[in-house]
Amino acid sequence: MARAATTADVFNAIAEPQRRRILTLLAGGEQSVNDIARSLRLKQPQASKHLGVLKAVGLVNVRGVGRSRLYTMNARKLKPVHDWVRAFEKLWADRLDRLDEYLNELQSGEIRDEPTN
Amino acid sequence: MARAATTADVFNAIAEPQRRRILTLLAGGEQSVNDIARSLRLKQPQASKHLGVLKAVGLVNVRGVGRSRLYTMNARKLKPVHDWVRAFEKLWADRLDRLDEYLNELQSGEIRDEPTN
DNA sequence: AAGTTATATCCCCATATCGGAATATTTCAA
DNA sequence: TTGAAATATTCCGATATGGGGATATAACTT
Repeated sequence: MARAATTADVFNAIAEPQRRRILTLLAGGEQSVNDIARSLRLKQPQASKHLGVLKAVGLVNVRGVGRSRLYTMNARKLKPVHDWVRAFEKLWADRLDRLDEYLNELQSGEIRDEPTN
Repeated sequence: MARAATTADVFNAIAEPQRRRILTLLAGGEQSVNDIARSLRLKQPQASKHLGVLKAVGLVNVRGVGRSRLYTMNARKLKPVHDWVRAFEKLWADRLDRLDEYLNELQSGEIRDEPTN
């Protein structure tokens, strides 16, 4: 088997940085393909393709108006991701775990000045 | 350019279902490769490979004990994902948006009995 | 030293990617 | 009808994937 298609699920769809940028932009409201492409400095075909992937997994909805296609975000589809990640939140929330992680990183010698993220 | 490497960042690393299963398992505590492989019914090499990816993005830490290698989760690395997704939470949290989404789906004719997720 | 257990690594391969570039399609305008 | 504007689609190519299978490496045991 090869890597799962980007359209396989939301997790794969949002693995792409450009697509995350598109979603962030759309969170601000409906946008046409050209608007998106210009805002994010993407070429029109790439914008269309990324939107196609997002549409395939249901993260966006389209509405045709004249010759424009207006895309809207369907944020709800991110809920599974939110739920999955949130389950781990407690593991980094308290101080004991931060100390623990700090020690781990110290030990693996990967302490630089990078954000802990 | 091709698709970004799975080791490019956490978003790509967790796009793989098996790797998410591994993380979920590790959230319960330290586990050896064999334990993980057996628990998740993976073959040892695949388990090692997936752990390699998770290690590469810092989602897990390793500790060698005898001939075993014990993996621990480093949940903190999920924070960027959590933060990114959480920013959209308000978009699906209130009822108005649910109604809006419902209408959108109705209009695109994709209403079946699938979970809204 | 020889055998065994626990992991990691290597090779193979079918598959999908993402960007670029060109072109097709749809819709409005003159 | 002809042209232009807005999108979508197609073909290309380099690249990494993930599972299978075999094997290498490391560490403990007797």
